[in-house]
Amino acid sequence: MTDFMRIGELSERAGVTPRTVRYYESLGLIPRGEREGNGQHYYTKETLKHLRKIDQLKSLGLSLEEIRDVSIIYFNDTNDKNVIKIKAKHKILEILRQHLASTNQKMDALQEFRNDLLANIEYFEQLIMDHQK
Amino acid sequence: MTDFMRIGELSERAGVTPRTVRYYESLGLIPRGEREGNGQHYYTKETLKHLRKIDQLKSLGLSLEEIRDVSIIYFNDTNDKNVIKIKAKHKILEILRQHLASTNQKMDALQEFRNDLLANIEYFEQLIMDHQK
DNA sequence: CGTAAACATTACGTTAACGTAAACGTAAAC
DNA sequence: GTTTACGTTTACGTTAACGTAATGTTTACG
Repeated sequence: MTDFMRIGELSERAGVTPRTVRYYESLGLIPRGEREGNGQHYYTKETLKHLRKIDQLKSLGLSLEEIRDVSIIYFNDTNDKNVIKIKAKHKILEILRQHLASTNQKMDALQEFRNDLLANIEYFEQLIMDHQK
Repeated sequence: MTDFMRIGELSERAGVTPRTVRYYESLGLIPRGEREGNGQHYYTKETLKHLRKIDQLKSLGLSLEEIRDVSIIYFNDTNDKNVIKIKAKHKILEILRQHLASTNQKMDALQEFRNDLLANIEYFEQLIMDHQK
């Protein structure tokens, strides 16, 4: 198991371009791949997971900035969390709660949208059936 | 009940700017407000509903183009639908099914995200409690 | 009836999230 | 051991979804 990969493999397996990987690095969304003396950067499967999670959250309509808000959930381990100061913890909690609220709203809206889709799919299926006989 | 309003009232009640209304008109996302001889446009409550629905779908991560895809659900009445040709009906059905599939995926992802949020909110609440005693 | 507030139209500006090209070093394959 | 593919850095380009400013017209108000 070759646990290290270069940016080409990483980006391909994540379904993004190298440019996107570098862009996310520049935003601090993912850790910078370590270099080995030469100029090249090497990444692990962890980074791959991060990229996939980012893609998922993006599909939910979160901006990269919002993803950075909640990235503490996915991209910091427990050790790091203990280092966070008490004031920051309150701030984080507040942000998480805000995201929870908007997530709840989105779930409701999505449910409604899904019902609308289902109803209309049925409706158009019927229209086509009627046309065929 | 003054059923007609101008762009100022419409946009304010929809929580958008006049610019946004005109932009959506230019994309064919909402019907152009009718004019009364003079230059001004008048809108109905229907258009207000459309704007609110668009806003909701946008919050779900749909682009304006995707919203136009599914706008037949909200913005065409049954009469109009009967005018659509059979070939177009198949096309619409295909698009609706694609949106259903991605909506299902989003629901799952959203559910997962919500759980992550909840777990972390609990976790940070605990951290703060520990700190207080 | 004059004047301020609202509307219309046109056009250039802005931001997020990358794309793309250039110019150069590195690695892989033959 | 040299082509050929891959990586790095820098910088300008692009698209969606509007913002904003300018200029002229229309409406509302005292």
